[in-house]
Amino acid sequence: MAAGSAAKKRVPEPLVVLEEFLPYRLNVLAGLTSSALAQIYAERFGLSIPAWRVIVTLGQYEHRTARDMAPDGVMHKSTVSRAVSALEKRGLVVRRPNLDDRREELLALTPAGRAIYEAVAPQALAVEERLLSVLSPQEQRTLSSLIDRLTRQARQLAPHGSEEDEA
Amino acid sequence: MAAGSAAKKRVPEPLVVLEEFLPYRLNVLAGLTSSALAQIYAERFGLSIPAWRVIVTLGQYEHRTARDMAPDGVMHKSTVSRAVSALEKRGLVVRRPNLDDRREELLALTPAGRAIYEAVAPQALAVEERLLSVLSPQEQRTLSSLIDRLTRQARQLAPHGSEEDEA
DNA sequence: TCAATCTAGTTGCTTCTGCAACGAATTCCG
DNA sequence: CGGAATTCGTTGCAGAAGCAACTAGATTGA
Repeated sequence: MAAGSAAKKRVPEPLVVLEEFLPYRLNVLAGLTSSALAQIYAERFGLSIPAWRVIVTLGQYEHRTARDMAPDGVMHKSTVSRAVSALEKRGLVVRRPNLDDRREELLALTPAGRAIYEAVAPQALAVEERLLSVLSPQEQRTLSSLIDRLTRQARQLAPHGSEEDEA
Repeated sequence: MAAGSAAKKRVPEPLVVLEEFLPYRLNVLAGLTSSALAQIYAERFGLSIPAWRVIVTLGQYEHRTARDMAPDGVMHKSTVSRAVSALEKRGLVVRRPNLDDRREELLALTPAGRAIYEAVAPQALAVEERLLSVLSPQEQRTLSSLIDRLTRQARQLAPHGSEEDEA
């Protein structure tokens, strides 16, 4: 056999072909895009992915509680908690206790935090755009719709926080 | 409920809307499907995701080296190494030194490993099928093609193993 | 031939993640 | 009112992941 290819013999009828298995392919794609972005967050701004998500959420919503960022099943609440602590320590985020409900805290960007947001956001969008540049606008809309529908379905299959679906 | 919505005021013109940001949405979707699957791997068979990938790869290719599983930029080689060690300890995988190149080792499933493979694979496929059941066959093909193209593009944007781009 | 370079795989270290237990505040309901 | 149950957020702990340094083997080329 050709050198090095000795191990490539394919089994007669594999049950699963990994390269065609949707969850695997989604993970690969998500991982690649994440690491392309993380490079920007991390190298140039010292932000982890959770920190970026907190920043961009606050850039979008003025203020929100930590809980608002978790329950999508996306980030664990402890992850949010630590990201917020780190951002507060760096002076990028402030917490203000909510006097109406003193369990929760309202979060907001400081001017320094907003400055970083305004520096990172365009670069993140640029990466997204380069990624999407291989698709036509029509295909982008299609993709968006497919992702939405799959996400809804996946949410039903995953067991996470959906303990109380209404029927 | 309306209670607790005090913090939802939207900023006039957010630069990035997280819920529309493709990398974010891909991560959410991939995370949800992963955790739906991980539940099967872990609870019923004690397999981590890397372990599952090793198993399914060996179910597909008879034998391969550890290196064959890493360089896609998917799993780090240390991750593969540890997954293989664990599987070997459990008697699911055997290593045999390659006499032609004694740096590498040929991996293969043991009968016990194959039994697990044959038990897990159909369940994994069933999850995939339930996930895809919200799409028509035509849409599934479209999705597949879009993922492929995005993945190729993402590979170019991400810096991972491409240390030797030709200029 | 032999030194420099490269590749396969392992392992120590550090960081991150998720879980589970917890404290504090609130809500529900008898 | 007052005790159970619930919710927000934090933190200790344990397992997992990535990086980098390393060993061992192979390859290249002078």
